Amino acid sequence: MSLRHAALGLLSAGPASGYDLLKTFEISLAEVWPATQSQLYGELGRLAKEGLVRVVSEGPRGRKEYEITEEGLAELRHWLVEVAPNLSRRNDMLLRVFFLDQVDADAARGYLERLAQQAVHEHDQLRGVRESVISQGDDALRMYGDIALEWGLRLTAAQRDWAEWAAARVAALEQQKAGHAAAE
Amino acid sequence: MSLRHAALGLLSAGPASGYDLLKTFEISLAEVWPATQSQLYGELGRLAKEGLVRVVSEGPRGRKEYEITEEGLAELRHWLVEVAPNLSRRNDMLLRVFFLDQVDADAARGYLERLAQQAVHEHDQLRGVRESVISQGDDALRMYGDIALEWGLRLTAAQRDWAEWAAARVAALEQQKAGHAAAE
DNA sequence: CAGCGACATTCCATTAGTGACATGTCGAAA
DNA sequence: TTTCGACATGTCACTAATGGAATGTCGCTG
Repeated sequence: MSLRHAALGLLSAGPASGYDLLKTFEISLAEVWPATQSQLYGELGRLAKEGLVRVVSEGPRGRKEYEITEEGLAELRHWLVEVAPNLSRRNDMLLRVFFLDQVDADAARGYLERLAQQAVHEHDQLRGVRESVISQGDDALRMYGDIALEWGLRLTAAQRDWAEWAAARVAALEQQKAGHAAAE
Repeated sequence: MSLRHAALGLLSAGPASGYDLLKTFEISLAEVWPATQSQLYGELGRLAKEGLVRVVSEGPRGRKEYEITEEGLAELRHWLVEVAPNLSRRNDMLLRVFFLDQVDADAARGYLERLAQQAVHEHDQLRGVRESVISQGDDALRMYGDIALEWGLRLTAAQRDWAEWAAARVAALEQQKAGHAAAE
């Protein structure tokens, strides 16, 4: 149930409408905690009913500006440091690896090589983001964004290395088997 | 919708009952694709109805032994190499990092240090698994299990390094601020 | 042979997440 | 001035996942 905390977190930076938050979810938070409108608007309603956020003003087009309340802030801080992060570990990519013996070595190697390429691509994109962000200053405010970005960079680098290593292992086994076959 | 593929994957290694599969989900697949009984039994029923698996025998206690069919195997192979892995990117731990500026530097540092400790712990556990597995031979059959294990080892190592680095950065900023305060 | 623990399945209520549709308003540009 | 795209919210149907309860059987051990 972290969508609510994501919403609270965004509102902790200042009041915003559901529409505003949605934009942030699509842009900044898409890689970490994607959300659809239906979910977000629903959650905002619930948060308001529970008093963790409050409607501060109604703008044009029925726009409702939400503000985080003291209770909301308390809940956010509580969640941040006192609630154990549940490492939601579902990993489609890794699940496939377990069953890769169901396809031939060529296909398996292809899969792993594609993973490596994807990792390189994502890594490059993140580097691009860092370049574009590095120009505008204020170290203190940007720190946690930087730290998150660094996580992405390290993860994609590790993923690339691993996938390349794995592809090489599969290739080595392929070779070995080919050798055996030739020797018979 | 990968639960079905996880089930198919497990059944590709040989017939088993829902109960058997559940054990595997709890033990081997828990870190990659957890599943509850309600989900698994439901999915097995659906898979059977669609002809991807088949009940081969009914044992004592109403036990139903499922076997993967040709269609099931085809679907599994298709999924393995032709369907784009959706990197399910929801990450509770990283989401918190974005909002860590809502707590003081000490608490933030504490959070990151705990992450590092957890990563070390998980890394050690995985090393234990590797040690216990390394004794029984057959390189070829174990390869993909090894590759998956290696992923875990590399990921936890990277996570530890990152968390330590991040904690140090937060500490550095803390120092810097303390210096500023003293200078005033 | 009594009883218990492992085996084994089914069902249900609830929450989280997806995707699409419906509805309407405002502001700027052609 | 009309019209179009961005703004803005709400709702619905559906699937995936969680967690727990209910129900019963088999096989071993005291």
